[in-house]
Amino acid sequence: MSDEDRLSRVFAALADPTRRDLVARLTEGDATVGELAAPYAVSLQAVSKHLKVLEDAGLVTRTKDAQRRPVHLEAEVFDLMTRWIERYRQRAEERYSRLDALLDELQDSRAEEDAS
Amino acid sequence: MSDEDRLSRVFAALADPTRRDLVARLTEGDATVGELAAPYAVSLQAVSKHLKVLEDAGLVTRTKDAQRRPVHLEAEVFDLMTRWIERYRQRAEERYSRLDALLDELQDSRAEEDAS
DNA sequence: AACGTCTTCAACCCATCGGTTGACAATGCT
DNA sequence: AGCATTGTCAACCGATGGGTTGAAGACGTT
Repeated sequence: MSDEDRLSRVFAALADPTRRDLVARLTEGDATVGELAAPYAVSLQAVSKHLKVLEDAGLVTRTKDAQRRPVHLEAEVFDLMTRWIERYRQRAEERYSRLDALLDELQDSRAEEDAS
Repeated sequence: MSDEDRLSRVFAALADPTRRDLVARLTEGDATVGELAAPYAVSLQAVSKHLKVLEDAGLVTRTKDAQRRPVHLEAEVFDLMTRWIERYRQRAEERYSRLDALLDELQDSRAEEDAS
């Protein structure tokens, strides 16, 4: 799967508040589907689906422990997002500083004109 | 609008490859709808819709210049995402380091047993 | 006033999403 | 073997999302 593809899935996965909440809770430690589902009003199946989305995005892995399926957060995927965000944030900020520099120059040359 | 809400919109906005591409291009500088739409196979109206989604997410602002609507990237919203990501990445990493420490301890105590 | 340019609005289509319920698969416990 | 526990699969439903086309709005130009 391409990075583009992965990025789409990761962003889409985190667009849902319930899934963001699941990720948040998983930073506290691994948990089973039942444990994760308990706090929510929705059915267990719905949570199971959410977990599948997170898994397909690579944010989470599910192992086997008898009937249980402990869910584990894969923090590395965050890096992909961070890299994307930082790349464009940087570009944008560079552009602004160039703009600032330009405005400064403009102001300087005007000050010179005023002085002359 | 709550941060939760804003986060959902931002993540959802960036889940689409076309919209990510638009953001990327806007780091090069402001552009009109027509300019932004030109490279894509889709209709201008479709791009206009994408821009509305980006605007509602706060990633972009649109000003007025006669018939044109120059689009401008608002880099600050990236911070909201970065904060969210970093918060949970940190938590996850802290947990891993605690786990590592625990495993180290375990290994040490075993080594002691082996030695005795 | 009439026309061309740039953009949005509105209605529609189809695919996807988040949710439901019901059935079933897999495993532990007696 | 039989039952309870844990979780997934499948089919369905209403809402949303990305796309289309056609019309209209908002300007500058002549």
